[in-house]
Amino acid sequence: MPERRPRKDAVRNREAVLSAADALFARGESPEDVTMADIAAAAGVGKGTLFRAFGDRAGLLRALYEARLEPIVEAVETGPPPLGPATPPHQRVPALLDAIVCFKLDNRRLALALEETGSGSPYRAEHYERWHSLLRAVLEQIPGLADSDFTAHALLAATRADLVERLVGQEGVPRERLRAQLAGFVARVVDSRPSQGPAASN
Amino acid sequence: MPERRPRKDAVRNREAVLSAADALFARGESPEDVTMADIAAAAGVGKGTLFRAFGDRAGLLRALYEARLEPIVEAVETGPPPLGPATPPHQRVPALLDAIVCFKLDNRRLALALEETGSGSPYRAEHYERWHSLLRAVLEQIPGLADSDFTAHALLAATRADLVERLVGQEGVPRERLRAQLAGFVARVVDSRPSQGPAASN
DNA sequence: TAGAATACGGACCCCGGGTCCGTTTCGTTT
DNA sequence: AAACGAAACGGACCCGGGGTCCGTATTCTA
Repeated sequence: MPERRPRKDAVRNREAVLSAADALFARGESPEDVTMADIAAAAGVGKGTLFRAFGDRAGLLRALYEARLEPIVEAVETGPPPLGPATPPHQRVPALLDAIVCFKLDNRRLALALEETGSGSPYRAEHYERWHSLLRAVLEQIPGLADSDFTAHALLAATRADLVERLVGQEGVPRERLRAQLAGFVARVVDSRPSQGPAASN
Repeated sequence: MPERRPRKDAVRNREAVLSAADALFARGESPEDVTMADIAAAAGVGKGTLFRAFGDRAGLLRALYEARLEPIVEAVETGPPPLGPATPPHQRVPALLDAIVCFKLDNRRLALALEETGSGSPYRAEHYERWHSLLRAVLEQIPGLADSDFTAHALLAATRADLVERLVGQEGVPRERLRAQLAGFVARVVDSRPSQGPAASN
């Protein structure tokens, strides 16, 4: 019985921190000047508590992110089409990317904060692996599509938080337009036939 | 004449700092633990000097980056095909992206450091604007390609430093293979014909 | 209800970016 | 060549934020 369930105040505080952080990130401003101390204060909790519960800044961000992501993950893994596993590949790929970009639109600050924090890139985050391997697997089932591994990376790169932030936050591209553009891009990648054009030979 | 040319020791030191930083970043290790103090020490210079010359960390990185980038910029702006302005669009696009990815391959650490430092994303860096607007302009000349603005962003996203770093540094993808994969991806985007698939209507 | 186990919290440490200013070097002027 | 003002030097210093430590408070167990 090495499993000892946590104390009640521990879970209460954990909850408090999570929602406080959530609120702070949502409240405009760039994520890098939401400090750990701020979060602790907003949650009515000491810094020690905060770090014990989440390890470090990245850990907290990750926890927040995963929590928000959960419904989508579920929809993808066990839900109905067009996100669920029963969807035919050439339809599921755009659906997946649309879901991802919508998620980033709804959680801009948070996603941004996560991609900025610790190790900078999202490529260390565990959830990236999941998206990538899933997308890769689905792409693989589309005939005539080589390099599904790289293609998955490249498509995911088009949904990166800072790009979304730039387009929506700074250039003022409306949400639906961004979705449409991404959809168009994905379609060009996925639906393209070899074409007779001068194919790259090396 | 408000233009007063700088003193001799100033330029000498600037040079020293630049090459010291260059060396330090080249010397393996992740860029975030090359500190400003390290660079100053390696250049045999005080921190004050370093900050006076470049403003801040981002400024130094940018200066290094621009210096390295210069030959490529020139090749693009005034050089012969396939990079120069005389190249037909559907050939120039892959050439541009190949040049960019090669550059990032040759300057992995530096590019990484730049994209990580200050404001995180490359989207604040001035050179990104240049690449993007150029690529956008070239894409615009390709018939049947809508959303050239977004497409330019998405293609550039596929060459981002941290992605390159991951593929080459961690997954061990060889240089030529990465180039080929990128070329393939670009070709799918650029050479694709509308296809009969369900086009996005909004 | 006593005692051990666990969590709390904020003072504290560390480290890195950035600043300040007394000192030094440069270049110009007579 | 000497001297003087301007510009640059450099390292001690400041500041802010992430992360730690440990005496104290709370919760669980017997």
